[in-house]
Amino acid sequence: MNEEILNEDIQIVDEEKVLKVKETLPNDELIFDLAELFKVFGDSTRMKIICALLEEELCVGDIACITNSTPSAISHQLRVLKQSKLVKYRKEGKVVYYSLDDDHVKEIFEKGREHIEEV
Amino acid sequence: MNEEILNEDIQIVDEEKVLKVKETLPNDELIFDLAELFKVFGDSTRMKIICALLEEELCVGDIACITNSTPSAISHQLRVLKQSKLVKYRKEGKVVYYSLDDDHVKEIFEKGREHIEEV
DNA sequence: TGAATATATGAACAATTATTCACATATTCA
DNA sequence: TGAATATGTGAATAATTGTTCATATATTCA
Repeated sequence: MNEEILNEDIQIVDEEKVLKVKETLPNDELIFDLAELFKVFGDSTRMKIICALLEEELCVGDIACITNSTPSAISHQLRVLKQSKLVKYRKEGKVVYYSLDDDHVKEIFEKGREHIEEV
Repeated sequence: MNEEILNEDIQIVDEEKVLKVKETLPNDELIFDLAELFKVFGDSTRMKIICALLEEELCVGDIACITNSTPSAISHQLRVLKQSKLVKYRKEGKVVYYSLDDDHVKEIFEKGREHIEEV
């Protein structure tokens, strides 16, 4: 039974601990999704967009101006943020306004800042 | 004065809003550091390591076993986690035990999970 | 309708990065 | 001391990804 769970090629120091942790580990899909989510936060341009949207609902062009980027680059990044359900948008004529989708973004941002500022 | 702050090449929709957000934006260094921090969470292997260490202090070999990876790959990734002050370690003979450095890791992890599971 | 403007998008390029492999270092113990 | 074991590390490779550029789409308004 343990042969199926444990990797035979590696010397295990504490087999009991290893089996216990293997059992309590979240499934691969959740781990993958979590990594994908944090990857979205892991880019300076997107982080800047998030910071800006923490203050105000903003349109693509104004975000580009604020972040010293181009509307095209921002549009690409907003798509990534949209796909992760971190931002939502509303259309008003030619202009598309983006805003943060829920409070998790702010909470994750704040926890990150706490860690940075504590070190 | 506004000429220095605003990017002239982009049409601004709401100048007042743009200037206000530009002023309240965190400085580039903090934004960069935050992105670098979340980048560390943005990899499946590192996320698995973090999940494992949420349960138990573990040595390199056992982490490799748990994550179906090699000690070398894990060692490389632990270096990244160490540099971000997310894990700490203690040496016991040949064996090096790693554990999470502070509660921020767990908090960031939990906030991420909340977001995933709400969608 | 047609010009002007805001945003979106596909392809290409450059840069970053995770893993592998070989090997180095450190520690134990016979 | 020397073999065995655990971990660390540098270089190379493969894969991922952010930005740019050209262009497409959508909307307004004269």
